[in-house]
Parts: sequence; structure tokens; C-alpha cells
Amino acid sequence: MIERGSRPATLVDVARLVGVSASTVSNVVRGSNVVAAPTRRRVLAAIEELDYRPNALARQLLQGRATTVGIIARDLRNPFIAEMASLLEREVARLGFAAMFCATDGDPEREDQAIGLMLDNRVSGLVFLSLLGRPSLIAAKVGGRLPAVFVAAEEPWADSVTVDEHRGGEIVARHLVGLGHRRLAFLGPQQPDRADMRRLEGFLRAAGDSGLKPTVIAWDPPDGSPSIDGNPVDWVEILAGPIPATGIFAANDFAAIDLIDVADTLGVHVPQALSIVGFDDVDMARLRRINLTTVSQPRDALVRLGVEALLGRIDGRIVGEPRVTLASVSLKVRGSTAPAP
Amino acid sequence: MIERGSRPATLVDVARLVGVSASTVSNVVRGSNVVAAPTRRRVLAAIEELDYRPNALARQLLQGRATTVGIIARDLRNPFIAEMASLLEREVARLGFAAMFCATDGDPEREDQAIGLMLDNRVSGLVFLSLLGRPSLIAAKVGGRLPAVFVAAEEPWADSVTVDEHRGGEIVARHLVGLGHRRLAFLGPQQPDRADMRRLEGFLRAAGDSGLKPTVIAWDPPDGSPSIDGNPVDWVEILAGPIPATGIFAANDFAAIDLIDVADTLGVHVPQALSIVGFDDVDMARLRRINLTTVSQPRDALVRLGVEALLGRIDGRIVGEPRVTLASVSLKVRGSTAPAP
DNA sequence: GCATGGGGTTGGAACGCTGCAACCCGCGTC
DNA sequence: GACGCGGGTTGCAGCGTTCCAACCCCATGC
Repeated sequence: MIERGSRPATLVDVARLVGVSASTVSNVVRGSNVVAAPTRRRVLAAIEELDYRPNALARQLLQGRATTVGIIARDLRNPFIAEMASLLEREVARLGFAAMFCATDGDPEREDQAIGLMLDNRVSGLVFLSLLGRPSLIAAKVGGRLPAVFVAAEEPWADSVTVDEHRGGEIVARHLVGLGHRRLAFLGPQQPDRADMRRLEGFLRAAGDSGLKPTVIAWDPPDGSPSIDGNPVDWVEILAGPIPATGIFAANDFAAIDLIDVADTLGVHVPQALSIVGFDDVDMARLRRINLTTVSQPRDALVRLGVEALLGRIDGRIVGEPRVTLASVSLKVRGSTAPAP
Repeated sequence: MIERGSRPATLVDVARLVGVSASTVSNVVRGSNVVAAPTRRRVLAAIEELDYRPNALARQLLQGRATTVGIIARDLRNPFIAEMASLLEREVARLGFAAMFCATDGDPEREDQAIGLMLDNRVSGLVFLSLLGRPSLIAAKVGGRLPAVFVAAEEPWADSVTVDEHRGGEIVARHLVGLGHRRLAFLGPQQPDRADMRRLEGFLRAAGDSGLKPTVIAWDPPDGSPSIDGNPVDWVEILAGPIPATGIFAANDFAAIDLIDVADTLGVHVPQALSIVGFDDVDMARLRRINLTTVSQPRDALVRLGVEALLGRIDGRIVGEPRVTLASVSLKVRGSTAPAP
């Protein structure tokens, strides 16, 4: 390792070297145009020589807030969230913000701690990415202190950018019904968040229009065991059993893909005996081995709109009541769905 | 949205409310035990009342560095990296550090910018996660200014925590040779990093011991087209041939899974006609539909050791020459490999 | 010759906190 | 009664910036 330099050069070090005041150096650094060209040149040379980098902490202390946004996500192991987090980071970086990141894994304690950390570090704003958790608690901590936006999620007390989840659910139901399925099921997490609920509502609604009443299964892949109305059930019952669903809508691709795996294990053929639809359209859904019919979310748009909303709040361009921005969804029909057996 | 409070309370606000000096409040906040119990109680009450949170920026300015570590990763779309990033964040958070995050997607410009941002924000240390890029440039910017550690990667000028890549490559070769394969190939990115090279070396070495000379294919999935020695080739040539490889070692699971997809498209049966081995053992490798034979890396250990090394450098417990810590690998034999046809 | 103006530069206060030296005060000691 | 002691508290300097008012100086105008 190259030996650790002493302490980094400061603005006054540069000023001393050039024989000019700190203010002048500051003006050069910030690109103010009041500095005479020759002076500017000499300052720049000194900056180069001393390898000076402005101390963002000092600057941020003065402004009262950091040029940083916090991104709080649920679980980076879900590829959809990982992809979104990556896009988010890129977008805020493009606009000159640093990204402070935290994954909570749905643990309220970590969530709490993460928000505290970001608050202390005076981030300019907070992005909640597909966040489960106890919304009221988050609201209590963040509410009003800081601009916040929910992306791919929704909360009444803050701006949200999300897709029309309800319509997504409807589309799926209609697709399955159109294929002749009469025994439908919805597969969601044990603790569904608002988005999950919306998807379910749309699904139930459209299914209801065709006189169907889907079964609702709760499951946290890959390790949890499934339950209906809080009562544990066996996969065999659901897939081959007395509740033989032939069309299942999983609340997200992550779960859908694990469901396919369960079906494979039990020898239930997808899509011949069982049709499965996901939600998100993660990268891997396109693989021929997975080939998942799913509802596609416009990732880029969600991220762009989310960051736009957040920055609008940060610089005060947007004020007033929280807004919900909806992006549209589309069904990507692939090979995991087929006419009912 | 709950209405935005004015400016957040400061230490002196608390002090004034209690009728005590700022120093005393500071002592309470930092948990110093010099404060008399009754005073402490009153101060704590005031902190509660004013909803005071210490300004981390001010504290960090004073200490000369932030309680933050930067994580610079290549690409969050690779599940292995996403999983590692998540673990890294959790580990540094556990130790009281905030995580500043940046994904570079291999773009040197973004890399540069990211390092600059972190330098300016006076992070305590930097973790490079499986980073491609121009090592010399990074070294020039970071070298010596800041503690840095490479995780799942290796650089001569900084601490590294990685697996025995060479041995990983060997194991794969022996596995394939043991299955009777004689026509081997290695599939790596256009711009292999050090880890990729090591895997290749081990693979070539062990293959050489059996008198075999694998073909080296460069490919960036999923969009790039493959090449050998810089000359574009067609997948058909490779998989069905005039260069009919029957056993291919992909430098990582991400590529291996896409390779399986290519084989599926071309109607080449895996593993009957073609055996494929990956590297990383990402979560999805276990899915029956993928069922990838792969070299498993001990994620938890890599992260733990990496953070340990970094913190050691940060607080000066570790000094001197850069160290390389190796974790061991193991082959997970699954269904993507079979005896040579 | 004096006021006016404006480009260029500077000094100093402020941001919110920490660390240190100084201080105060009641108590025990000689 | 002077002194030392030590627990508890305070004042102040300083961290590296930015921002603003003030300033200097030279050119211009009448």
C-alpha cells in the first residue's frame, strides 16, 4: 500500500501557497466568475499541486444538509429490487447526489436504525424502495422532517411513484380466464404490503366479474410453508390436492420462480397442468428455462419519476399534498401460461 | 404530508432549554459519565421534547472523517454482486458505519466520479466489490489516501479478500475431465479482471495436466457476440461445431446461466450434449430448471473478512504491506454436468 | 480635482459540534 | 484558616467551508 499521506490539503493551504485569500480560492473552486483569469490559473495550479479536494462535510454543514439521498430498500436478493436500486443510484448520481444505501430485509429494527442514520447524516431526501415494514412508524420518524418518496410502493403521507397495481391484477385475471382457467389462486407474502394488496384486489375484482373466487395463499419463498387464511397447507393440496388451482398469480417474479420450482419438484407440469403468472418482469424471466408470463413494470420510468418527485420536494419546486404518480403496466405473455387442462 | 418543521433543533437549543451549557449536553449525548445523574435526566428530557438529533456532519467535520464507508461495485444486476453488496452493507451497519454506495457498470468515468464523491465526503474507507475497471487509475486516485479493500477481487496495492480462484479453476477442470470431457472451453468477459484470469489459469493448468488445451471464448452476456482470440465466432460453431466443446467453464454464474439459455435456443441439450459449470453459486443456481454445477464462494466469510480488514486499517490496528486473505471454494455438483457424450 | 463606478479581492462571522483548560464550590485535612 | 482535592460544569477555540459586506484601486466623467 502506498504510504498514507498526512492530512489532506485544505482551502487555506491552497490560499497560502498562492498568496491569496481563502475566499478567492473558494470562489475558484465553486466556479464563480468574479475571479480574474490570471489569479484563477494560479489557484488551479496550486490545487493541482497540493492535490486539494474540497471537504464536502464542511460545505454540507454550512448548507444545513448533505448532497446525499438515502435509499432504503427491502431486500437486495430480489432481483427486481436490486435492479431498481442500481437504476436509482445511477439517477441520483447523475444529478450530483451521493447515494446512501440501506437494506432492511423487512426488519423493523434495522429500518429504524437506517432512518436514524440517514437523518443524522442530514440527507436531502429519502427514497423508499418497495418497502415492507410498519408504515406508521416510518411516518412518525420521517414525516415532515424530510422529503420522501416511495418508489414501487405507496404510502398516503408521502409522494409515491408506482404502477397501476390494480390494473395489473385485472390483466392477469383476464388472461387466465381467457385461457379457460376456473380455479384461480393468488400467492402473496405473509405480510402483504399495499402494492400486494392492490394486485390482489384487481385480481379478485376481474375474477369476480367472471364469477370466480380465487384462493389466497400466503407464502414467503423459498423457506416458509404456505398457508390459507392462516392455516398451513401442503403444496400437494394446492397443486394436485383438493384445491387444485390451475392458474396461480404470484405477487412477484421472485415468488413465481420459486413456485415454478415447487411445481417442478412435485412433478406438476407448467404450463400444461398449471399456469403461473408473475409480476415485475425481472431480467431472468425471459430465460427459456423460466419463460415466465408476467406483468412488466417500467423500471426506468419509475426511477426517473421518483427521483424527479423527490428533487422537486427538495428544492421546493413541488409543495403541498402528497401525490401519487402512476405508470402503466403491460402483460408479457410467455410460456408459463397455457389453456386450462 | 405532515408539514415540514422549521430547522432541526441543535445542541445549544437543548442547552438553552435546560439552562445548562452546550458542553454538558454534548457530554450527555456522547454518553460520557462525568455528568451528574439529575442533570443528565433533565437533558435527556429536553432532547426528547425538542426531538433533537445530533448533526453527524458537524461531528464528522471535527473528526476529519465521516463514519461512512464507500462501497463501489460493478453491476448490481449480477445476483452474486447484489447479494454481496447487501451483506456488506449489513456488516458495516452493524459496526456503526453508514454505507455510501455506487455501481459503476464497468464505466471508468462513473468509477472515477464515484471515487471522487467518496473522497470528498471523507469516507473512512472504501470497499471495492468485484470491480472491473482500470486498476492503475483507481490506485492513482485512492492509493494511500484512504484504507481500501478489494472483496471478491484482488489488487496488489490494497488488501484483498478473495477465494482461491486458481484452485476453483482446477477443480472445475478435474470435474469435467473426470466425466470424460476432452474438448473444453473457458468462457470469460471481453475484459477479464484478475479473478477471471486466475480462474482461467487454474483451469488451463489442470486441463494441461491431462493433456488438454481448452479454447478460450470471450463473451459479455446477454447482448455481446462471442469471440475467440479477438475473432468473432458463432455460437453454432462452438456448440455444434467445428469447435464442438463438450464441457464449458463459465467465469461466473451470470454468464453460465445465459450460456444455458443460448444452448437451449440452439437445441443443444444440457447436460447430455454439453456440460456447463459456473462460478459463484448464486441463489438461483439451485433452481431445478437451472440446476447449475458451480463453484461456491463463501459469501459470509468474504464479507466478514473484508470488513474486518478494512476496519483494521481504519483504526490503525493493521499496518504495513497489503495482505491477501484467501477463503476456500467448493464444487457444488448439480445437473448441468454429465459424462461426455 | 473630486465624485462615481465597478472589477477584483479580502476579512470575518457563521454552520453545529468536540476537546481541553479553566473554573467553581463544598468538603476533608493539617 | 489556608490548602488541596475532585466531581461537576463552563467557555472558548477550532474543524473547513460559504457568504456577505467592506474595501482597494484604477478608470471614467464632469
